[in-house]
This record gives sequence, C-alpha cells and structure tokens, in this order.
Amino acid sequence: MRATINDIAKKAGVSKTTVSFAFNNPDKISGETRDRIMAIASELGYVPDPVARTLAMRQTGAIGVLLPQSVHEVFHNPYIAEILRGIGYVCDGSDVSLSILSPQNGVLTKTIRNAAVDGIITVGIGPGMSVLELLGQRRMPFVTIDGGKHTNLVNVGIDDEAAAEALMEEVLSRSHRDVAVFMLKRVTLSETGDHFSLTNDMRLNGFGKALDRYGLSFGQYSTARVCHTEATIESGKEAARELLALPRRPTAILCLADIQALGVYEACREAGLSIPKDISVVGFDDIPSASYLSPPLATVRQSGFDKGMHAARLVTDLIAKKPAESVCLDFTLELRESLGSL
Amino acid sequence: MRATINDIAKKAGVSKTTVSFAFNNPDKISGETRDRIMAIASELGYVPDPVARTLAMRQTGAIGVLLPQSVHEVFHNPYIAEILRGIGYVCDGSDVSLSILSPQNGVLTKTIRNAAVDGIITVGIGPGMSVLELLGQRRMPFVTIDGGKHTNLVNVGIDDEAAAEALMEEVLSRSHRDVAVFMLKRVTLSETGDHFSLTNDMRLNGFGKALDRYGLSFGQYSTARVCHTEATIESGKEAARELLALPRRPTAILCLADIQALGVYEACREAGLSIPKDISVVGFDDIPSASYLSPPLATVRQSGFDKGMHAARLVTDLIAKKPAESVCLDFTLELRESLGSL
DNA sequence: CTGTTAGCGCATTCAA
DNA sequence: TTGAATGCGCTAACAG
Repeated sequence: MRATINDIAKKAGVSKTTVSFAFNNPDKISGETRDRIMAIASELGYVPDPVARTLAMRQTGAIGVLLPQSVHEVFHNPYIAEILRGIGYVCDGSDVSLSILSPQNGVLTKTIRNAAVDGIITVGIGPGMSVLELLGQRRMPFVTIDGGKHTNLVNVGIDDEAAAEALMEEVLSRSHRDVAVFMLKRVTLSETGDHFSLTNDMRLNGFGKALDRYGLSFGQYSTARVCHTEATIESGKEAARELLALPRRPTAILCLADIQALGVYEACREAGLSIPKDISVVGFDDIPSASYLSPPLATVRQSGFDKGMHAARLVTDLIAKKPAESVCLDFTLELRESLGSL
Repeated sequence: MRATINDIAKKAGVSKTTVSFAFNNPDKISGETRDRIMAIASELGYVPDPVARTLAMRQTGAIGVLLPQSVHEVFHNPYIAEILRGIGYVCDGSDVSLSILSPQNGVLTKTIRNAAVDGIITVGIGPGMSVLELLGQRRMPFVTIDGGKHTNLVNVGIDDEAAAEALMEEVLSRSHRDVAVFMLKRVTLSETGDHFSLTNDMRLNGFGKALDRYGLSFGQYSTARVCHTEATIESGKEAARELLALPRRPTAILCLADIQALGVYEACREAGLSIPKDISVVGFDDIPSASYLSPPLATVRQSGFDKGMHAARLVTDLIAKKPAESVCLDFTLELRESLGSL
C-alpha cells in the first residue's frame, strides 16, 4: 500500500497536522522539522492523496468542458479544438486543469453526476435542456458556449442568426438560386431524448430571412435544401457526392462547419468540378486550415479561441462567487475565393 | 448547503447504506423503498458527491493525458488532437473520462501530484526524466507515447529513426543537397530542468544516417542545417521566411511536424516561390489537412489515432492489473507532390 | 432486505 | 510550534 500521512507522522514522531503543514504551510513549522518530514516522505515515496485532499478542501482545481459529442468526435473537430485552446489559455494562467466531459453510454446524465470539477463550461447545450437542470441541482457553477440567449444563463456566443443571414445574402447576391445547406445532425443528450440544435436553428432562421428577400425558401421541392450531416470531413464528402450526382446540382453549398467543406472539396475534385467556377462552397467558423485550402474557403469567422477564453474567465469568476454576465462576440465574413458569382 | 446522504437517510427514515444502495445497487433493496428514497432525493436535489465517492471507492474513473506543452499549445497541434482522438475512442467505449494534464506554472511536478486519475498516458516524455519517477512514486499506472524504447516501460510509438532515414533518403535521392530541418524546441518539464526531445533526437539520427550515405552532414557551414522551431503554423512561417531570405536558400525544407508546413507554404507564397518547382517541402505526421493542401504535402504517415488507442487500451489493462507490453506501430511514406526532383 | 460500523486520507480549528 | 479531535460525504463488510 501507498504510504499515508499517518505513516509519515508516525515515523517522524510528529502529528498529522505537522506533516500536513510541511506540505501546505511550510512557514508554520520550524525548518528543521520540515526537512526531516520531507526527507522521510520522499524516502517512503509519500505524496498527499489528491482525492482526499479535494474532499477535505472542497475544491478540485479543475474545470470541465461538457460536450454533447463523444470524445472521439470532439477531437475530430478543429473548431472545438479552438474553443478548448481558448479555455486552456486561461487554465494555463491560473493553475486549474481541464476535464473533458462527454456522454457515457451515449448519455450525459451520468457524466454530470460523476464530474469531479469546480465548474463547467458547456458547448452547444441550451436552456430548457434537462442537462442544465442537473447542473443546477448539483449547484455547479456553469457557463454555456453557443447555448443561446437566455436570462439567468451566462452564455458566450455570437449572433448566429445575423451571421447566417449575412452569409446567405452574399451567396444570393452573387446570383446563386440553387443552394444546399449542410446542417449539423441533432444529438441525443439523455434518456429523456434531449436534443441540441440551438445555433443550427438560429442559423437556419438567418438563412431563411435572406432567402425570403429573394422570394426563395427551404423546402423539398424548392431550390434551397437542407442536408443533415455531421461535422466531419467524411460526412461532408458523402453529402456532397449525393448532391453532385443530382440531375440539377446546386450552384452553391453552405456548410455549417468548415470541416465539412474539406470533404466537399474532395467530392468536387472527384467529380471533376472546379471551385468556384462550377460550384461555390462556403463554410462557417473559419478553422485554421480554411485559408490554406485552395481555393481559400469563404466562411464566417468566429473566434473559437475567444469564446473559450471568455467562458473560462466567466466560470472562474462564478467559482469565486463573483458576478458574471453573458458575452456576445463579433463575427466577420471572410469572402474568399471559394465563393464565386454565377 | 447541498443535501448529503445523511439528510436523505434521515428524511426517508432509513440508513445511509440504504440510500447508497438506492443509487448504486438498486436491486439490493425493495422497489418501494427505492422509489421513496429517490423521490426524496430529487425533491431535495441530492446527487452523490463524486469526490467522496471516489475517495471511498478508491478509483476516479478517469485517465489523464500528461503533456509537456501548455494546454493552449496542445490544442494547437492537430497531431496531438489525433492522439487524443484515439484515446477518446477507448474512453467512449469504457465509461472513463479524460483529463488534460499540463504544466502548472510551467512545471509538471505539481500537476502530477494533484492529478486525480486512475492512470496516465504521457506524450513525448521519456525514460530518465524525473517526471516518470514521480509517477512511479505515486504508484500510478502509466503508458508512454513517443517515450522511446526502454525495458520496464510500456511505450507506444514508431521507429522514428528508420522513418526519418527513409524520408531523408527520398529527399536526397531527388538530388537535393541543401536541406533545412525544422526541429521541435525542447521543453522544460520541472524545476530540475528536464527536457524532452526523444523522438526529435531519434529522427535527427535517422536523418544523419541518410545524409552520411551522401557524404553530407549537419553543421553550421554545411548545407544541411537544423532550425529550432515550435510546432505551430506561425513558427514554421517565421523560420521559413528567414531561410528564404538567405542568399543561397535551401532547396528542401523538412518539417518535423506537418503543422509547420502550413506556415512554410504561406512563406513561400509570400516570397512568390512555387512548391515543388522552386522549393520542396516535406512534413512528418500526416495530419488530416496534409493531403488537402495544394500541392498535397509529402510526409511520413504515422497514425496518432492508433497511438492513442493502443496507449489507452494498455493503461486500461494496467489499471486492471493486467500485463501490458510496448507497441511499435508502422509508418509509411506519403510521397505527395510537395516533394520534387531538382 | 436493512441498519451498524468502520474506514477512505487529508485539512483545520482549538488548545496546549 | 505542535497535537488531538473533528469533519468532508460516501462505500462496503458485516451483522441482523
């Protein structure tokens, strides 16, 4: 068995308190006893148990990032990586570590109950979802990213509707009338069948507004259609393949995640189509590689790093019982070459 | 204050055990008492405290990934993301969660001591480093990724030396004689000034072997030079800029991380150089976007996903007291267009 | 099926 | 400066 604080105390002929002080409040004891204790500790390979420590101090020194996707999917998505990078930037500077909280057995409930963290940042989970109730039940400080606007909810995000509307406007103003939108598939969150689709819905609204101005609308028989896809290269490729095989293929594809665009590019290459001459492609997020593609990908730039950074600061404040308020960040259109005129 | 198991027990007129069973061993008590307890629990918003649970059960249900880089840097590197994806793949299937363990205050020592995890996977940390000793001191099961070969160390990696040698051979066989290698900067691990550079050194050895066959060698005045860089786009760009400004610029740049190549591409674009006509660029890792660049990046393909997956399985075995042995994975050369002949 | 009891390993208040 | 005692919240062996 591993040595415990008792073993050290006994061997050093002091009490547990003294040993504890040696590690946590060195100034409170004489340098001599401290040295003796530390020597014995290192001899016996003693290291204070983090869990017991956590229980006694009632704080873990970790924050969790709650994601509706599997861990496997999470690290597949460069945009989420950007968010994590922003969160990490704050963690690095404040001695807290990061826990990835993903569904266990496809369900988030258990994950939340078992999470040993001081606070949580959710990504893509909105109000009205049982998950957030559970968080409240645990009296867990939390901040949402892309969780939608809502009073008494601290959220970090952009105006997705406005961003989508602006993007679609650019597409339509270039005479495209036959467009396809790659939505992100909804995800099951708990046994009660929760879904997440907040930003998706907001963006759809935005697209709709712009379409409306041009007398267009989404629909089975219209020329604006929605494809349900995942935020992966493969899914983008697959969906694009289907579209490109249609007798009358769309002239523009809008991906709700840049990462899908990589797949679309490949599908176009396979089909011998040139971007943007034969077909236009636009994305959303502006992941790092977007501008390195050829042609560079037109997209909506929203800083995942900033989102993460703000969220991490806010949850840190919340943990310290300081007040925190929602943040709405800016977005910008990056109209690169992949979007052309008809 | 949050309700505890005692509050529930008291209010339900049962003992703590019964409440505990209601949550963990529902079959051990009558359905009736269970329902009553759960009703009271949800009424009082009771959720078993994960930390106390962990202390009592002596297992956290989490594994940690120990990285010598800051969290911020970690999520900047697509290759590490691939490793994490592999680890995540195993986690998703076995109900364990993932903790990112990065240096605190630039030092890993504290991180290791405070890590509340059942096992650890290190990335880029090798034998002879104090970090591993500390891990042993904590009796913590661990597996290294890219930690080098060593008896009594469970490691997952590839034959870096052979991979580097093969890569350099391809470059030299295409008549390049003036090559630059972008090494990865060493990193400080602890107060005692630990460094990590295992895979780097192995690869340098491999490069050297190939160079040797052509009568070349690294050196200040030779035509094979080493640049110390970080694994980021920016660092790659910066280093490339300097090289391209030289009176006699190299004809080939070898990046030890694909991500740097993105920066090199950009620097070449700025300088009006075409790849591979004016200069060749090769990488290492084969990150997802490598094949989407234009021209596609020549590189050494090693599967980060597989590394992560194997390491996670091994550490899981170790935690379960099962035996585990090192794994050496394959690599393959992806000789894409960015590598040309002189 | 349920209750009693004893830890799990450490932090910390209060006395000495 | 040090020590004894108490609590953190839960699990699990054992007894009934």
